[in-house]
Amino acid sequence: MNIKKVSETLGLSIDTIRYYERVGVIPPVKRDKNGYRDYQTEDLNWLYLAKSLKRAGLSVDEMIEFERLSKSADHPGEAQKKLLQKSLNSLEQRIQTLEHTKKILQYKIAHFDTHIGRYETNEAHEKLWEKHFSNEE
Amino acid sequence: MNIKKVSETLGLSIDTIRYYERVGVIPPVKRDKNGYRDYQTEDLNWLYLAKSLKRAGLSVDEMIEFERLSKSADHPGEAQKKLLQKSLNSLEQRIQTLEHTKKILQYKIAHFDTHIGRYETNEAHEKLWEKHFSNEE
DNA sequence: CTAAACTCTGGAGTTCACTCCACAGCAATT
DNA sequence: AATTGCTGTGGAGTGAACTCCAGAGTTTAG
Repeated sequence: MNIKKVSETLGLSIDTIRYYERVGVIPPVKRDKNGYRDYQTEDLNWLYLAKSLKRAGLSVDEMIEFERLSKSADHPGEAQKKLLQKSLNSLEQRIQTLEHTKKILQYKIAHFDTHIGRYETNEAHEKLWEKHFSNEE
Repeated sequence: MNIKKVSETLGLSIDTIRYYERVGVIPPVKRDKNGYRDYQTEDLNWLYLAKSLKRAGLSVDEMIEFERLSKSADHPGEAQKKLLQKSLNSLEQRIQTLEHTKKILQYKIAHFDTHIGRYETNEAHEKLWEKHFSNEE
């Protein structure tokens, strides 16, 4: 599969796909006789995983580390599995944070009167503040 | 309240707080006789809201737009409420995406054997792909 | 057979959201 | 009184993650 098709299929820009290969987020892709990239199913899996990991909040550097682990001689699977598990944990944490943020927005929408910044200081609001202060990130 | 205290209380850096005021994410803050910022409860509310909106996925530009709306003459509350509602909607969408990503990670962790990239093409995996392709962002 | 459309590379440029800096005034501490 | 520490400003610098570009080869449509 050529890069244009991959781009359309996965919703990643051509530049991003090449960039990911260049920096090592995904392994090198097979080339045809002219040096054009020819993507295999495995490459699509890598790209799809990269997209998922990115959405999960991993940085490009972390994704590179993940790819690097797949090449390490000893227990490659284990190290990666750990990294995936770690990613999963922080993803769950992120979802929790967003759920909290959702509550705050719902509260703001419910208690909104003509002027922003003038929020009543009632019990529910206090609770949100409290929760906020105990909730470092 | 001085800026240092605000920074510690809200967990935003002093530079970020000043930056938010500079670009208009929050309205101008009252100054004392020396030109030092003196934060009122309302300012803290603004900053807290900014932090929440940011977590909800709004860009700085969108937050500036939100602040600007609070100054508009006609129906300021309505326009803002709409923006908050829009933010809430896309936040919910984002949470859904993350839940989906979570499923993918869980799947990867469960079906991981020694080498990355060699995923079995079984039914569950197919489903994830399917869902992926129908799930543009 | 030409033109348009696609591919390659290395490197430069862009955007976002800060973050840092230099210099200066005011405040608190020893 | 001097040192330390906080505050201010305008503007420059940073890091992440792309994104764009020039120049050159290749493939496809008319």
